Amino acid sequence: MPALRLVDSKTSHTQERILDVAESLFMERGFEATGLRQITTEAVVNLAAVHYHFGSKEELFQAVLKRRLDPMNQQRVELLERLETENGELAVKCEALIGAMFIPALKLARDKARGGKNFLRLLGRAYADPAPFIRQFLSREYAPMILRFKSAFARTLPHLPPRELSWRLHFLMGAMSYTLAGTDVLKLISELNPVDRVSDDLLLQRLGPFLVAGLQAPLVDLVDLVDLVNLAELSETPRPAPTPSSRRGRN
Amino acid sequence: MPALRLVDSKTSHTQERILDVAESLFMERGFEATGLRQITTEAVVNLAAVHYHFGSKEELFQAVLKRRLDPMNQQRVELLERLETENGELAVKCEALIGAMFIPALKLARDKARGGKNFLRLLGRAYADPAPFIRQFLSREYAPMILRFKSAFARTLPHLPPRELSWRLHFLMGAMSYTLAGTDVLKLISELNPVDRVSDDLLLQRLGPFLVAGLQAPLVDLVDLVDLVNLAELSETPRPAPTPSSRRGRN
DNA sequence: TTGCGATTCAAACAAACGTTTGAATTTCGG
DNA sequence: CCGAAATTCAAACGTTTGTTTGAATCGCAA
Repeated sequence: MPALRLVDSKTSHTQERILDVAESLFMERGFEATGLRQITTEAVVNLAAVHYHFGSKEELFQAVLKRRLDPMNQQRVELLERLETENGELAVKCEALIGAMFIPALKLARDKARGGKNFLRLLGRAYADPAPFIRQFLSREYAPMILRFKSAFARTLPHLPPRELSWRLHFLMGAMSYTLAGTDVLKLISELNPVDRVSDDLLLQRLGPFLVAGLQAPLVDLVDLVDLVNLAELSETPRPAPTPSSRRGRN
Repeated sequence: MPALRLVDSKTSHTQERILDVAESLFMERGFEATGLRQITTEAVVNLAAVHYHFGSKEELFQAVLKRRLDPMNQQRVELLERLETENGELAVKCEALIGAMFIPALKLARDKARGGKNFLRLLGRAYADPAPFIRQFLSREYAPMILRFKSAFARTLPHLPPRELSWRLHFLMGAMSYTLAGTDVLKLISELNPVDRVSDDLLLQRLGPFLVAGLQAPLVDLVDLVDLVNLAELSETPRPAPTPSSRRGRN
């Protein structure tokens, strides 16, 4: 039967099915723990299709990330540029810069149709992954956008030394990633009085002030903490007996 | 030759060798990517020893984490209790509370003899891991200490609603974990002007003010951001042609 | 020294892994 | 409608995975 032209779509429908299922499974189980056979089976696609379309498992993983990351970071710098042209000579305020970074990620998280909130969790996992090919990929993917924002922050926080600004942006990325990734450390903090599934805009209204205040924090202080370090130095508890025995034996 | 009594130590030296090597390899490659054979070979130990002493690969992983986490969290609450008795009726200040959480982790990171800085990176990776056995383990391991600190923070920040406090502690944990884990997002932020390998105490002096300011941030504001959201809503770029073809073909 | 539990050992288990191959099939311009 | 390119397919490749087994060896009390 040679008939059956124009089934339903034009380009290789297979690629998208693979990407969708791969994204979903990578989210749930992680990169190493997800087998190609699980992906191809669930996508109703031949096993070899992955290597045909993407080349390898690693390249598939990169394609999965790239599909969502590229538009997100592109939106971020678009927002930033719009803010800058609107403000003319004036430096864009901290709150707005944070919003420009946060909102595109939020929109991605909101898109329940594809990936939804869990994609950012996959991203958070990728951040902490030691695999060189992941680190290099993320570095390549994020560098332009981050450098762009860094100079914008430097303009609106001129009193901060560049190195201090680097650190604070690091802290900012940490808090933001953790929030977006939604690793259930949150559930850990308030396991008994569980946090309501807050709306995304409300989430930004909580995170925003926290980050703005952190970025604008005074420079020095914290000298009292040296005492605390020494305090901790002295504690050095006399080993509460870690019970090296009492382990499983089979007989 | 039955001789050779008292080789060097008493209890099963094997367990420790396994734990040490496992920790090192789990740090470098992650849980899934590390094989038991790599561990046992590098530790000069029989393959079956892992199952004999620990039961399974998963239980070994938990033992690796537990060995460092238990003392760290114990130190944290010890410091907290010392601070509280010192202050009597007075609530312990934010800076001191943050220090009490940060310093034991710092001391762990400083211990280059065993694990060193990279252990916290393994921990950060575990935070983002979706594997149920890891999530349950971390929850079990952290819950008491976190609840303890939460009530301490609530005492020194009485104006914060409990729910708001939960969120801010979440942000705090995010920034702190990211910093301690040292995932090279840091290198990402300042790839050209690389951050000097800062001393640990100096690191705390940078993170501390950031977090204190964040925790004490005013409550509302950020209403201007609603405009930004709408701004982003309108952008919705008309697809810059993702070039679905131009992919590898073998012939 | 005898004997018994704790530990170590070499070997094998089935299952799953990522990747490759070469032939069948579909697609579509000329 | 033909033929070349693009795509799909079933099958097998050689490794590696975590785990199990049963015998050999060790450490030490009786």
